[in-house]
Amino acid sequence: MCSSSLRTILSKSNPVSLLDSAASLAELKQVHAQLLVGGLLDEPRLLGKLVASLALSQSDPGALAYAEQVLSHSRHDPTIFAFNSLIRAYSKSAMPHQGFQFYRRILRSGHLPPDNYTFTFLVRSSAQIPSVEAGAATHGAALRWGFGGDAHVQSGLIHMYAELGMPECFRRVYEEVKDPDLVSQTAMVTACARCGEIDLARQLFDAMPMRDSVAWNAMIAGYEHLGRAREALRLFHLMQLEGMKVNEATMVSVLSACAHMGALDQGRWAHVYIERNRLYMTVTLGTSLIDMYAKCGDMKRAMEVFWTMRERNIYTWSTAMNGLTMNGAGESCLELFRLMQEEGVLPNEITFVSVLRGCSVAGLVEKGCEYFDMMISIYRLEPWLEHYGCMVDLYGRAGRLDDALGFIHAMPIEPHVGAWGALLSACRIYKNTELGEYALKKIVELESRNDGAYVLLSNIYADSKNWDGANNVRELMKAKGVRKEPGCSAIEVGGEVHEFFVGDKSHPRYGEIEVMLGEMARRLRVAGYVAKTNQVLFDIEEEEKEDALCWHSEKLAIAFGLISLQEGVTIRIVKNLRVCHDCHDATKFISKIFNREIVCSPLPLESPPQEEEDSRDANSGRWVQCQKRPKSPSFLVAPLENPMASSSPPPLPPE
DNA sequence: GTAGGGTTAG
Repeated sequence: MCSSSLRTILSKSNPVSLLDSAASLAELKQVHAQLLVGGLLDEPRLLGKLVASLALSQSDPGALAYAEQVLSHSRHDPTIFAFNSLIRAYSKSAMPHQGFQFYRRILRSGHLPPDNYTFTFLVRSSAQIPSVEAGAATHGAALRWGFGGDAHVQSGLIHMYAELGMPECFRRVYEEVKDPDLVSQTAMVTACARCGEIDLARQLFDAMPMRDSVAWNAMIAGYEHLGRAREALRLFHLMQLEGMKVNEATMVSVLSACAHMGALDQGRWAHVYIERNRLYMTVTLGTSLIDMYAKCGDMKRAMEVFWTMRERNIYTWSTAMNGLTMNGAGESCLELFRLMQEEGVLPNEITFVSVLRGCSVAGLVEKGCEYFDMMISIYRLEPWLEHYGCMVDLYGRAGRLDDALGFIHAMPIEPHVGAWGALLSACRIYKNTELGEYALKKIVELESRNDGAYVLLSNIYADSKNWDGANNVRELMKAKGVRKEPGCSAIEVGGEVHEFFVGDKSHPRYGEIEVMLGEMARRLRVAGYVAKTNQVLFDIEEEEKEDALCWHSEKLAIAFGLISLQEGVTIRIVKNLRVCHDCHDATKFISKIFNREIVCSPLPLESPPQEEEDSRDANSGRWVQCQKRPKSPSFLVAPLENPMASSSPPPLPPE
């Protein structure tokens, strides 16, 4: 067939629609070949369209590189549209900086001025990197080329400066916006929230003459990111009252808020809401669901969601793996990692944090070492401080304190508080006072006001009944003005989260709670439970110690759960500090005695671990301390004994 | 023919 007749056929079949309908890289390559043979690539518009179709094709990661080749080999100068398409594609990719080489080529061409689109995409790239140098250069160039007043460029700049943590800069940009509209106002709400100015963000939000779903989502997410989960949920409620359309992004923030509060009922409600409103179950939304269930201690449901998802990305796998380790199921986490590898999903640094923690939780030291090596040599990932902390924890928990210390000394980077904290934590478990003192010294050098570290060391002294040592630590804390974070347990009842602090009598139903506490103590005694009082920090009478243990925040929350939740409903507690040994054991007993499933929900295992060491009475000066973390994998304190326990209560509306 | 604001894991 001569090329002229092919050209006729191609022109008749409309090359643009051919490009639009090509779904895969292979099909795009075919169209490319046809255009080439037909001589149609001499047409700048068609060349641009081909480059754009390839660059923005999501089907194949190689398509973008192919787009670049097409552009490089073209006999004619590409249009600005073609260049913009490449910059745009890179701005959305994992290599946003690559877009700048095309900007340089645009300038080198000498006759092709960049336009408003060019700068919009470059601004997005700078925000993605994120780089102050690139950002400032892009902003400067946009001003020089006369696009500083472009609305798209400006809102992009607001977003970019927020990413770079430069509030003065985004404020200045916003001041220069001629007529702030919905988009630039929303960008400001997000920017303020991101830089911690949440109240200012709310003022801006309240003052907006018009608000769409994106604006609402921005405000809700702003609260959520700053840990103000209750306000996020309150705003979500308001959003519904205003008849605003809720979408996937809204629900992702809502689920995140439920996860942070450990509010399983509200999380379940959100799940039902998603299904009833037929919101599209995107990978992101599914992943948020898994995270919510995992952080609320319902790992079974989390895995149900995981297995029913049609698509899973690295976030999905890492979230599930993290949930399993958080819930004490280290071996399951490693099993999931194996499946992930089988499916050809490439792990990243965050995945390996879960893998190493999984090994730590499961006590698999050698395996952990293998994974650490694998991460570097096979996956070519540079270990982060977190990974080193995990390794110290891995050795430490297994009682290999010398190896843990050796590992710290061999670290190629300066050991951080996390690494020393993991060592200190291990010293606590294995009662090594000397090494514990050394670890604390190192921690204090790095961070003089680390309350968790002081508490750990005083607990180590207490283990050996060294009251002088414990006292000294306490005096030292006083002298340095270091205050221990108080233990706080939360329980959700009737869609509302109730918080209890140590020795907290402020709850409206405290009278009933106190009665139940007495009942719990009585039945525990009858059942033969002996409180772990040998570890109590100060030398007080046995009976008093036992009494003091009753006041731990988790016990208060359990008592409240027992009086306020229907029989058969699981009692779920979320705690800020690690559950103490006595409470862990007592909870097992209580679960049996009261025939209740009790789940004490984990917080992510942190390095250094924050350990409970409660004050019975803030003024009495008598401390009751608690012991090492529960042995894995028993974070699910009680087994499912009650068949009613798995039937979920009807979903409740938030608030 | 392209564009600006909101969403996931440690």
